Amino acid sequence: MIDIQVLRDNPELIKEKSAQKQVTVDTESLLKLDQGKRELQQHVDSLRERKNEISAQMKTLTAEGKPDTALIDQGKMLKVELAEREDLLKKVEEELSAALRLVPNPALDSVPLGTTEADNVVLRTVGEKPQFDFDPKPHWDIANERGFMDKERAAKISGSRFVYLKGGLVKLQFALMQFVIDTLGDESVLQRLIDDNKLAIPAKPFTPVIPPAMMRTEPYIASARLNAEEQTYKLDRDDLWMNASAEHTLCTMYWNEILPAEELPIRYIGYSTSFRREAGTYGKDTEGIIRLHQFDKLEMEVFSTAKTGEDEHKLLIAIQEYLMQQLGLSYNFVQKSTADIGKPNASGNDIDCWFPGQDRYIETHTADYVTDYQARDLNTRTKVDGKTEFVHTNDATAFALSRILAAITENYQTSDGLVRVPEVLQNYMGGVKTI
RNA sequence: GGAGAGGUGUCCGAGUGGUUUAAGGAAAUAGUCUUGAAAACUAUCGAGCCCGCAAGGGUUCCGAGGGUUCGAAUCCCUCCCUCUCCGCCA
Repeated sequence: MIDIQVLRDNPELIKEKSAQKQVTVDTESLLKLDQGKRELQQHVDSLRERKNEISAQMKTLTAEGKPDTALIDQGKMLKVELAEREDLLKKVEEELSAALRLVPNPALDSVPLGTTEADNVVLRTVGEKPQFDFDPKPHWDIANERGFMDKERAAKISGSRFVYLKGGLVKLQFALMQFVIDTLGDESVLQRLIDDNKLAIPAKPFTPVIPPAMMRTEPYIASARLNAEEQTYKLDRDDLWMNASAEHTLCTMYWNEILPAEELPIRYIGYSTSFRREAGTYGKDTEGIIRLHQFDKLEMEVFSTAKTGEDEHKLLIAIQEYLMQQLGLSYNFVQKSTADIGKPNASGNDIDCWFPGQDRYIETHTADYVTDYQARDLNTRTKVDGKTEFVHTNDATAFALSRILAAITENYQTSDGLVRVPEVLQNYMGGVKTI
């Protein structure tokens, strides 16, 4: 949620910044709603003040043994009026916060303007595309031949976009997970990345977390990540949603809490199975394991002060690129435009990995800098020099495991239909060099 | 799922209808004392919202939401969570 104070001080800015994201914000009616709410609140406060006065008088009179029936009648009338005004205030408050939630987080000035995904900017291309002396296959051909995936039976049991993942790819996934957890727990690696990027933040390691995979409606809405119509599964009997990313149950972790400043930054590497309905994507990426209803993901989440939020964002990006380079995968590093960063994010980057078997780049990573937009609604705060302020949140993919498995399969395939294991993962695979 | 006990501020904890303006203690911060520290003493010490240039004032919050009452942390209802026992279960 945006800061209402910014809207009051500079409605034109909000209007303009929202337009950059193709969102039309009626600031006039928002401000009118806000004004009405404040007047109503003053009225309610003064009625409550009167209520407290009557109550205090009544107490004295009762103690003296001479209750005043006129005063009681006054209290009764006041009660009716107060109830009416309080109901109205509640309605107006709900209306205002619902309207405020529709206002997107203003993009940082460094974010390029755009109207479609096509306006994203490739900032750099890193790594060499592998060369083959044969026609590289898409990962599903290799995986099917090697018995690494079974989508037919998964469709029979669970429907489309599910998979039984088997054998070598499963072992590779566990190796990837170990590799990531070890890397993000290694302060010397973090320190090097911090120095290389000239960041003013500590090399505090990431704590691995397995968060809940379901969450209640209230925190999910506050997280600004609930995509109820298209993406998120709901368990109606229990008021629970299946999380669509570990990030969703991680960013909500300190809902309604004040974090001691000395505990910041808090860095987590979360592992969770992620569930997505993928409504509206019928016919897209139907083959292989690029787009599934269920996939496992390692996601980084950082809580920091406002001061270091942007540096944390840069660190997460540096980690993403380091991980990709360690795997020897070629990628485009993309600065997303205002059209594509998403409503809650102030800035965002993607990594699009090269998939030689499909002769195209596919998005495998995202890094989002959310500033205080999530924290305001989640009410996650910290104290800086005695002042309470909202924390800044950052989230970024470490590895979306199924997509990286697919990428490794395509990039590391051999002419005899095997898949070589990237060097950094071999130790986690008991020294095995191919699967 | 059944039976019972609970949920109060950073923490512990008192409070069963009206000076609760949430006691008391601990922790924390500052000061006094001290060569320094500890101890002791003194002071400060929750979070919102609204009005105000400010000083300050008003108001809300005792798990959440309703209700009763002139007045609710306190009484009633629903829900959530925690603990104990039973049942089921990886």
